Amino acid sequence: MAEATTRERILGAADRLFGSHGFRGTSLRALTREAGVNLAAVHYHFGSKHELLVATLSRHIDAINAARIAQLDALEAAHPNGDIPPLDLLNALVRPAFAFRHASPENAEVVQRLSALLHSEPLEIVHPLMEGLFSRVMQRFAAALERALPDLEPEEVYLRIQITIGAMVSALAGRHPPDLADAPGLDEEERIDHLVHFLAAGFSAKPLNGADS
Amino acid sequence: MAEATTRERILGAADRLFGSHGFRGTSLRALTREAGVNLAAVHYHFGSKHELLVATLSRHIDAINAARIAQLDALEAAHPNGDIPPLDLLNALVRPAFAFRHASPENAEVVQRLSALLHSEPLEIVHPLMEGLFSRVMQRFAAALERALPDLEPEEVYLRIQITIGAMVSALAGRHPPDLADAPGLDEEERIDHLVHFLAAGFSAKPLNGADS
DNA sequence: GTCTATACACGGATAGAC
DNA sequence: GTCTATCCGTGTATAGAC
Repeated sequence: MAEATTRERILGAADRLFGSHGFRGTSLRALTREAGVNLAAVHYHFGSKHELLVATLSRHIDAINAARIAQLDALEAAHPNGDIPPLDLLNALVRPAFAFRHASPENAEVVQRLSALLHSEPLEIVHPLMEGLFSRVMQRFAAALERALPDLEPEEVYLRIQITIGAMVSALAGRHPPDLADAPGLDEEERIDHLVHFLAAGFSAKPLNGADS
Repeated sequence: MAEATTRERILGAADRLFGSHGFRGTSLRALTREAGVNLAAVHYHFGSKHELLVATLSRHIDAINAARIAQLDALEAAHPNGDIPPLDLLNALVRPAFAFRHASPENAEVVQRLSALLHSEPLEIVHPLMEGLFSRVMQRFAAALERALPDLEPEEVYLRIQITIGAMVSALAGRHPPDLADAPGLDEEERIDHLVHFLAAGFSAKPLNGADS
């Protein structure tokens, strides 16, 4: 386990420490000590602490997105005429993120901190970054959802996808509002079922048209 | 405008600089220079940079929550028997946040950075903080929604509120996913209408019951 | 009670030797 | 590619003036 390229050792330590102590709570000195490499190696291989985090997140997010695309491909193959049930599309979009989190518990927190870091940076920096990570996946799903819901204007489909993403990240991040009562009640699996159920109902709502042509 | 107590000058500068440059991007030295006060004044009045942000956010969030409570009071007064339409409850919950943002454009970004900062801190710190800021409001709305949707288990109501909050913050923060196409299309007002419409449909979905007693 | 000046320890970053 | 030494900005703490 001690044998690995310097770059990989850094990425491994980043997974562990960013996940457990957060981004701000992890100093490069502690990280490089954990990795058994020199302090300056981070800057040589990644350029900055920030870009190291981006690289860390990209690894995981790319894996999640690959699973999404795979499921979408399977759905489109199973429905050659294009009428994929919206519920199936939502499952393909939402569940890979939770599956990943469940598969690799220590890396789960890394993903959780994504939105935090991104939102704490200026929008001019964040936006192109998200673009690079997500745009291809989202455009695939947008196209599929437009076909599945032909009554909706494209703008409305886009907006509903944004709402879906927001609800999903907040569910991924854990409880957003304070614990309403103790209410454990639902385990993770049930929570996902309910989430997708809720989103499917919202997505299937009839169009809300003002004065449109 | 230059006349104000030191504490107020600091809070004003915090609104401007946290809003425009973010939390991490604002040093206490820049902030105190903008405010025209001494560096140590922040520590004296607030204890730390972190607590200064908490104070800044609390000011705004408390105002938003007061508006929510006022609207909920009005709804409950208008429906003494307790059957408030869920759509009305969602409007009372969601719209004050956007109204505030629209009223005070430069402070809008301050609120946007809330979740960012909170999520970048350890959960043990974040959780009690959110508890103090939101729990009273959320419990009021949870109770009202439980009465309005008696078919749902309380746990399911709680979960749907969490989903709602997540969708709302992401909508408040701007586009979460990359700009799907250029798609301006919808202005802010329409986006809010669509958001509430979507959430109302999700909230009114029939219960999703597994094997329950 | 308030505010100022100053000191400290730590962070990320960089230059340059090897 | 790797490492050492160093720089400068940062949040924080404190001693003491008003």
